[in-house]
Amino acid sequence: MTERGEESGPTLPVARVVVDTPLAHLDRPFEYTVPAELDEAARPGVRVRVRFAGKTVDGFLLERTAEAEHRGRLAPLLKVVSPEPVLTPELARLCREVADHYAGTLADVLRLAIPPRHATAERTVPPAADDRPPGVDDAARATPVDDSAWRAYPAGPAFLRHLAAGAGPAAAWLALPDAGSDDGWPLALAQAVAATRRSGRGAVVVLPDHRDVDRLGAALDRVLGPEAYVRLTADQGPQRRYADWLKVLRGHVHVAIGSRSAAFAPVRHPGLVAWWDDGDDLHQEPRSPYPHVREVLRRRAAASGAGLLVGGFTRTPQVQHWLERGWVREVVAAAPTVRERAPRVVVAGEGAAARSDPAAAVARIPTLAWRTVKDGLSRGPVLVQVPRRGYLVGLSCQECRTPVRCPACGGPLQVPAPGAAPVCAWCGETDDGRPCRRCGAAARRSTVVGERRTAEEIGRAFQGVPVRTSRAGHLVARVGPEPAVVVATPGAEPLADGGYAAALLLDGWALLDRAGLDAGVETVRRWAAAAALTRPAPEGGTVVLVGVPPHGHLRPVEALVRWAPGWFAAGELAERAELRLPPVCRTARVGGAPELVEEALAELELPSDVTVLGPLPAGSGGSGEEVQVLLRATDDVAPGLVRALQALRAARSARKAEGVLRVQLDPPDLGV
DNA sequence: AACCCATCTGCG
DNA sequence: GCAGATGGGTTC
Repeated sequence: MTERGEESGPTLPVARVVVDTPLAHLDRPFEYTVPAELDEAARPGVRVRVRFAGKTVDGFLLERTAEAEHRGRLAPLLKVVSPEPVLTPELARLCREVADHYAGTLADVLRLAIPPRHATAERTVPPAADDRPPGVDDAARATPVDDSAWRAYPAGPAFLRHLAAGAGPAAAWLALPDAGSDDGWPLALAQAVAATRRSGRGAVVVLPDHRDVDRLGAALDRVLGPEAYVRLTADQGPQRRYADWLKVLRGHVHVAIGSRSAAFAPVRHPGLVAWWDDGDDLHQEPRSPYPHVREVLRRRAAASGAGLLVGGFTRTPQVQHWLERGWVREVVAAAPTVRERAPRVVVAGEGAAARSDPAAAVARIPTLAWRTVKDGLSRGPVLVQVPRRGYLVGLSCQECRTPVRCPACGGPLQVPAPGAAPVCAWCGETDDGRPCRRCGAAARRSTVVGERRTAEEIGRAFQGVPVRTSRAGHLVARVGPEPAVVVATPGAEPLADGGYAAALLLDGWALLDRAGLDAGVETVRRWAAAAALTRPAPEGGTVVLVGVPPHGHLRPVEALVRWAPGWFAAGELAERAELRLPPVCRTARVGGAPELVEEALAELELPSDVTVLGPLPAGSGGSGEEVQVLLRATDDVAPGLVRALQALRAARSARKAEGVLRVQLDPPDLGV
């Protein structure tokens, strides 16, 4: 019993609640009365149970108000599930923005942002700490920020100083190859976090997979200690996961690292939001409304004044776009430093012999590669990167490997079935056979190249040397410094103590000829990831690129040979701007059964400048019958496109439309 | 599932 | 002319 007559502020009798419903047209707060016995517990942010449309459902209490806007009877809150205010105002705002960016609903985004409740976890974590507003104290000011991992970048130390001083600098960072060393990029990120902590603010760092989370964790253990951060990854159990999340919410821990859902971690007063390897598709959430870490964190930085740091060995066109708009500053090493740290990259088959006999460069592993492996094995482990097979067959120039683009819409051309004529993956236009836009050659090629056998051959050729293989699902995390042949698929490369003495990147065109807009970007990203595990050139580190066109100036190849990821990103962006492709414009994919897509297209009230491509049979994933349409909008009309899609979803849900219509904004791999 | 409102209907 | 039925939309 609470004491009557105790003075209390004016009580706010109305609760505004986000109801957990999948119905898009009900994506707005609903008002409930607060029964006297719940008055104390019914604080903004708590989970509640309410009666909604005849059912008892979960919801989050957004705020308390004095008066209802709803003209009509209000139902009472049934229950406050837990007094924990999990939906902070910042989180509510962030999730609303993310939902609106992707034409999704708030409830959908909240499901991604807030982990399921675990009652035991709530009891084990100490009660909320007092809120301490950030500020630089004198002790922090007196000791210099440790920026040892940033001195190789002219703009690096200043970036850390700004973080430590409480400012919000934004940087696109091209990390130097580090041979997999613990003093490489993980240490740099950890030092950026530590600098941010100097300002009394917190940090969020998102990494694509849990191997990378482990590496940053190890660096943070050294720099800040294991108590100073939590890791939020999907592989923890529900209790551990919720407990760690609560430690952040309750203000006991100010640094959260983890995979994509950690982007929403409720760190108080964030001073830095950072993520590693923007191009990794794991940063894209596979559940509706398919938000990307990049967009979540960018909004977080903008709303909180936090610094922003996106790092990687390569740079995506999206980040390049930010750079060219002046949203982020470049943090890169000077050319001499790059030459010192990067491995030597050579293209096998570029010699005169290969030129006179192109098949020699293709059919077998060239002599240069054999020599490199042999020499490498005398000094340490050698990495052999082998692309997986099974990519869609793409179409590119026979001479220079430039992907052929659709004359009508700029989409990628592909061969849909063995022996079929090439068509555009977006608009269905057939190939008009025009000469290559780069080198003018008329001939095209389309290939799927066999792979694995080559790797086995190498193993057999060096009798007595151990061969290890690593691939997704069968991962080897680390190998020792002793000679070994390490065969790995892209993304599954083990770290080698001291770095690989050499790396062989096989069957380049299996990556390059992949259909889809991102084939070139993805190729450079995967090559660079393997090359970055290799020792620097001055220590003999050599990377051999095998199975790329024997001549010509293919941009991805040049990017790797020159170790010029910034140059590559700029070129890629310029080309996309010319062809009106993302990220210079926004795209949306609407997919589903043919009649559904047809109906949606008729119903959509699109701004006048939106280009409609399709409908076409949907390439992958869907069950045979599905089609998709691509909508393309320039930046100025993109908000109209998103609103139209949101309205479409609302209308469909209001009339209880049958069937599943998949709406996805900024789909990651157009054309597949 | 329950409610609200608009419109229809059957009988005076 | 109007009580009660019917139906479609909303959901606090």
